Amino acid sequence: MEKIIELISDEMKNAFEQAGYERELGKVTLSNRPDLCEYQCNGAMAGAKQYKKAPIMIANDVAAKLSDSSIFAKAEAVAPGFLNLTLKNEFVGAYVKKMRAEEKYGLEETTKPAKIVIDYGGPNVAKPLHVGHLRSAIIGESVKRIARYMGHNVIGDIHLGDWGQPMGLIMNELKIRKPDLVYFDDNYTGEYPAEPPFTISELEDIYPFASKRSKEDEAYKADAMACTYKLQSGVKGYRALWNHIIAVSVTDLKRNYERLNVAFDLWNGESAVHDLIPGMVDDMKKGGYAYVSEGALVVDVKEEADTKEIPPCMILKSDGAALYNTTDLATIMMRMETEKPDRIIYVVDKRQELYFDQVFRCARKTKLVKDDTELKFLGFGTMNGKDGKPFKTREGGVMRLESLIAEINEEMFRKIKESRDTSDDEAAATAQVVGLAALKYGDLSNQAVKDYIFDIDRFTSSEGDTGPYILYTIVRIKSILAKYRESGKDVQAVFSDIKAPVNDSEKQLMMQLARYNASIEAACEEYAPHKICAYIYDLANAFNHFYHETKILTEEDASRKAGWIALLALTRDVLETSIDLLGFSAPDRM
RNA sequence: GUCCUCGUAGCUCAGCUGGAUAGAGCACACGCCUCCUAAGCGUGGGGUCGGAAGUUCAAAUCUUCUCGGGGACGCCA
Repeated sequence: MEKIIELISDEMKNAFEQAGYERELGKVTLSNRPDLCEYQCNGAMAGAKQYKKAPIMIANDVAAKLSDSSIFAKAEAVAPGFLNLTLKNEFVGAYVKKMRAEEKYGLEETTKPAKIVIDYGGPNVAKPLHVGHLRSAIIGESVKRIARYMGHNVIGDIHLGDWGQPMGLIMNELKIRKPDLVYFDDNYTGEYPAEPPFTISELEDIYPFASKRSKEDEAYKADAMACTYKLQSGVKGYRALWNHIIAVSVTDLKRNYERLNVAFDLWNGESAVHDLIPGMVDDMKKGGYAYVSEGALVVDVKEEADTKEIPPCMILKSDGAALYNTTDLATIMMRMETEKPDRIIYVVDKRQELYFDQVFRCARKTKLVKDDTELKFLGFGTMNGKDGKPFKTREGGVMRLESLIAEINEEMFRKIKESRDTSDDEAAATAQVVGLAALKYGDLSNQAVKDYIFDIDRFTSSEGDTGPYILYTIVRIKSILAKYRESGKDVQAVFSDIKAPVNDSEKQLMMQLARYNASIEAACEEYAPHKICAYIYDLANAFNHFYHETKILTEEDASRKAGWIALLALTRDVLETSIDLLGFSAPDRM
């Protein structure tokens, strides 16, 4: 359905037109002086010059046309030329009642559905997830859900790091630790075992060990590189072993991402495009795009309009080896063939902006993508500790994601036990749900591009702009609805009983609900989950204010009570749908 | 050196397609549970929006310069 701001603007534009002024001057915005009015229009001042008239005269002319408006209870012209607007209660009530009847509470899906691939997550196999992987997962997941909700066809691709030097390091070290494995026997011709010859914890132990040693030991490093080569050139045993590494690692990654309520549609890795690289490189040479510079194969990506130096995009290193640019470009090529996306969004650290700019330009220049394929870089800032520096453990190391989550859950558990008498089991289960909300809301409520400070005390607090506060509000509503049901009434029966508001806090709540479709749409267009956070925070505030002023269950007027129950149910639905778009959920009790 | 980005209350952040007294939260000081979860609600103090100039009837918002933090700048990603 049409956004409430548009209905209001249309009414105002009509008035401008009727009064003999340009229609577009009637644009209405949310009031920045809530003490004076609910919405405002500044068009009279913008039009003063054009019509050579004092703004207040224009405003008066327009206000006169609105005296019998079905939308405005009050439309007054105020010096120097503001039009201050107050909505009719009936109008607000009717709008919200209509929202209730719609599947997506008044949100209209996009009229131009696009096929979108979102590249996020980006973990490496055989390495545990750490806090550096957190933002990509959280933001990417939310952006994916929002776009999908808006009606786009969205594919989430994890883009696994599963192919380069790390694989050789692991295999080489494995060869040293378990030399008798059949995978290393070049003369072995039988079937390889189905069971992997290692566990995930062994794997996670091997990589850092091998990585460290390779930096100190040249011969060791050479052996590892030989292993990488054997893998990449398709030696059977190495391929089989590699499959085990991937399988064990992916199982573990899936478990960890699941805990974060993050899910990918595609688990492709760099390995998936390995075979495409030679052909792609050939095409770039044949097309006259790629040439040798300083020993390396590069494609120029400078453009006329550039104000800065853009170095060429490197396709092959001077030793002939592929690098990340190569796999990223080949991945674009593969996606264009298989998914045929209209848009590819990369949710990665903002420091990679220049790098991706080069890759995008190169992809465009070499015709890997169509002219109208949109390549979007969605960069995010660093998660910092309280000292403003990149987040570290107390010992100064990189914190594992599991540890971070455990720490939050512990804190949540403590808070639950403090405030309520519940069993340890229930408290632990609730702590997980609320903890995830604390973590994700803490991240998403900031603009993605900015660095932010991770503060466990602040994020887990139920005071202020936090996940737990939002969840607490939902739980309160659920509790009232549950009690209503217990009294033998049916919430569903009063589903659409919403009426015009009878007091100010109810009206405020309704007007906030009415902004739902505009908020979600803006969040989608701008890839800005933080706008949803801001919206639901305002909504939760509006509800809690209403809650304190209104005794709902003890209301004697049955019709009025039914209207409130319907309003509460709508508020709950809007809040729960919104947090689902952010990637977390609410418990029934907390 | 070049380019990008950020600088708003003691702290953490909104607002930035220009509009009336710059908003939240935390912290601080008060007040509110015979009543639907007080993990809540309300009241109060606190800011020359880093600085300067310009455009405009109107600038936190646009332009230029400047200071400060962070970042990027061909064989890492």
